[in-house]
Order: sequence, then structure tokens, then C-alpha cells
Amino acid sequence: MYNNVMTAILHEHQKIETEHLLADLLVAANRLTRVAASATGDSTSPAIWRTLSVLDNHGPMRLGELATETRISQPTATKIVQNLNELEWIKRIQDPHDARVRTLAVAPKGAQALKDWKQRLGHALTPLFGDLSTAEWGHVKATVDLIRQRVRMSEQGETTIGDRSERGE
Amino acid sequence: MYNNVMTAILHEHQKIETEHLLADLLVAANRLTRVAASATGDSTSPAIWRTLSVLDNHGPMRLGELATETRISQPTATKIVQNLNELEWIKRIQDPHDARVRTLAVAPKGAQALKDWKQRLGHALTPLFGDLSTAEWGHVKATVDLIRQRVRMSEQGETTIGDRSERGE
DNA sequence: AGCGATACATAGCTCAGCTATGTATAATAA
DNA sequence: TTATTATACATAGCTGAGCTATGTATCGCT
Repeated sequence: MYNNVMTAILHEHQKIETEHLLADLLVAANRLTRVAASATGDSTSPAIWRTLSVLDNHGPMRLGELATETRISQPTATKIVQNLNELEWIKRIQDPHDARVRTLAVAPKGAQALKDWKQRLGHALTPLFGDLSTAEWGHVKATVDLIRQRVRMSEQGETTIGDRSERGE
Repeated sequence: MYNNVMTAILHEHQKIETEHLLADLLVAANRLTRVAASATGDSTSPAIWRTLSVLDNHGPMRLGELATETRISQPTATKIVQNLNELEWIKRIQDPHDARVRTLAVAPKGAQALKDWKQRLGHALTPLFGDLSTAEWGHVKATVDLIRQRVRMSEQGETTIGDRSERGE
């Protein structure tokens, strides 16, 4: 039965149109973000959750590291981190060897907030996604894993702009 | 061989943890958006592409319709539409029966811009996604289709805030 | 001791999101 | 027909995320 689903994909879409698929994925996900925002009434920005998630998955990291990892400029990272700090969702740790460095770590409050948000979001979208089959959840999970993996890959590959040092000034 | 992939999902993850999966999807997609933005150097905002895509898929629609469909407030829709209009990517058509209504449609220039963007994005992410198997593309495509379908479903379901008329004022 | 490089902060801009409110037109009731 | 209410969109004005340019403090090295 599950194999039928697979066969359907392989036969009906033997040639999947991948040309626009990634763009369509981003647009669809963006729309889903809006649906989620209105369904949960969440006023906290996606950037906050993104940053907190990265910090949570990756463990303690420097501000600059966080900026390049999440592909935002260093000043933008500074601002988001300030917001997270005011919420007491992260803590800034002074590096004992380098006074310039602020190492960032998720605070217990932040870990809880993240967990709660994911759960709230899941529940809010249950009316829409509650009836998904195991196979369909499998597609979603595979996609999430894929994206995560490739985003991690991208850390080395592409051009990074933002710090003077990296533009050779 | 492709069946092995499927079997792997079904056996190794017989019980997929769906609790946080949707949140993880949104976060991952958000990160991918950042990767794409930095890879393409695209200065045009995701909101512009989202709005243009919706208009392109749906066909001509009113501003208010666009706002509820994309789950943004009417004033936000007005602003985005103004930006799209300045780019000449959409056209505003006067409704002959109701002078208040501005019907919006994608202009040829906009359709081209959207197509070009999707292609640029696809190419820019080829280093990351070029090696995906047919099965993996299948997962992505299935996920995109799922999201689209459920987002469309959400039009009726959830609470809509934004217009005075809908808050009973 | 001094000087370039580095890590982060600040200033100041644009755009996307919001609520509250204004304005013009339609629809309806007096 | 005219006045009232409802509707469709625009405007005002705020916050936060994104950016570039630049400032400040510290490190590393000569």
C-alpha cells in the first residue's frame, strides 16, 4: 500500500519538474508560516525561532558564528541576540581567553519557550495536517532532513558577506 | 532501490515524531530562504515573491481577497501591492461595477520576473541540491503539494482578523 | 609600545508586519 | 430621495528583521 504511493510518484512523475521546485518550496513554506502565525496568534517573529533553534541544535556559539551560520549579517545577529537576551531566552557568556567574544547559549527559559512554540504550532495546524498518512509524514520528514543537511553543507560553499575581514578591507 | 528508501522510512521511522515536525519544517525552510537569499544576492523580499506567486497561481483577485488568502492584514497587502505596482509586475484593473474595487493581475513583466527568479534560485542552489535522487525529489515535491493543498484548505477554517467588518464593529 | 586584524556594537536606512483610522463608494432603509 | 450603515481600500504610525557603513575595544604580532 505504501509502495503504491511510491510507485505513483515514480511512474506518474517519472520526470519530476525540479526546475522551479525549490522556489515553490520556499513560497509554500512562507505561506504556511503566515497560516501558522495567524492560527497561533504568535507575535514572536520567525527570526527569533530560527535563531533559537539553531542555537539549540548547535550548542553554544559566538555571535559571528551564529551570523554566518544563519546567513544574516553580524549587526542583524546582534539585534536578534539582544531581543533574545531581553526575553532571557539565551545567556551571554564572557570568553575567559578573549574579552571581545560573547558566547551565546540557550537558557532553560528559552529551551522551554521553543518546545512550547513547536507544540502550540503543531496543535494549531492539526486541523490542517491531522489526517496525514504515515507515508505523507514520511515525505515531510525526509524533506526536513534534506533541507537541514543541505543548509549545513552550505556553511562552507557560498559567498559570505558581512564582516569587513571577509571583504578584504 | 527506490523501494529501499521507502522501506527505510517505514521501518526505521515506523513511528515518525510529528509533534515538532511542522515547526521544524518552518524553521528549516526559513533557513533555506536565508541561504537562497545570500546565494542569489536577491534583494527582492520573500513577501514580494509570495504575493506574486499567489496572484500567478490564483489569477486576478481583489486586494482584500489577496490579503485573506495570504494571511496578511489588508494594509500590509496594500503596501506590497504598491511595491509590485511600482515594479510594473502587476496591473490594477478598475471594477466596472464597483468603483471601490481594485482587481489585481500579474503583468507580463511580473510573470517573467517570477519565472526568472525561480530559475535563478534553482541554479544557485544546484551546488546543494544537484545530487538529489529521484526519490528525494519525490519527497520534496510531495511536501510542496501537501503544503499547498493544506494552505488552500486553511482559507475557510481559521479566524481571520484585519477588516473591521469581520470583527463586528 | 604600537599597529593591523578581529569581535562585536551602534547608527541609520528599507521593507514587512501590525492596529487604528480615514475616505470613498455601495447598499439599504427612512 | 436622502440619510445611514456597511464595505473596499488607503493612510498614519508603530515594531522588528534585514542591510551597509562605521565605531570601539581587544587581541596578536612586530
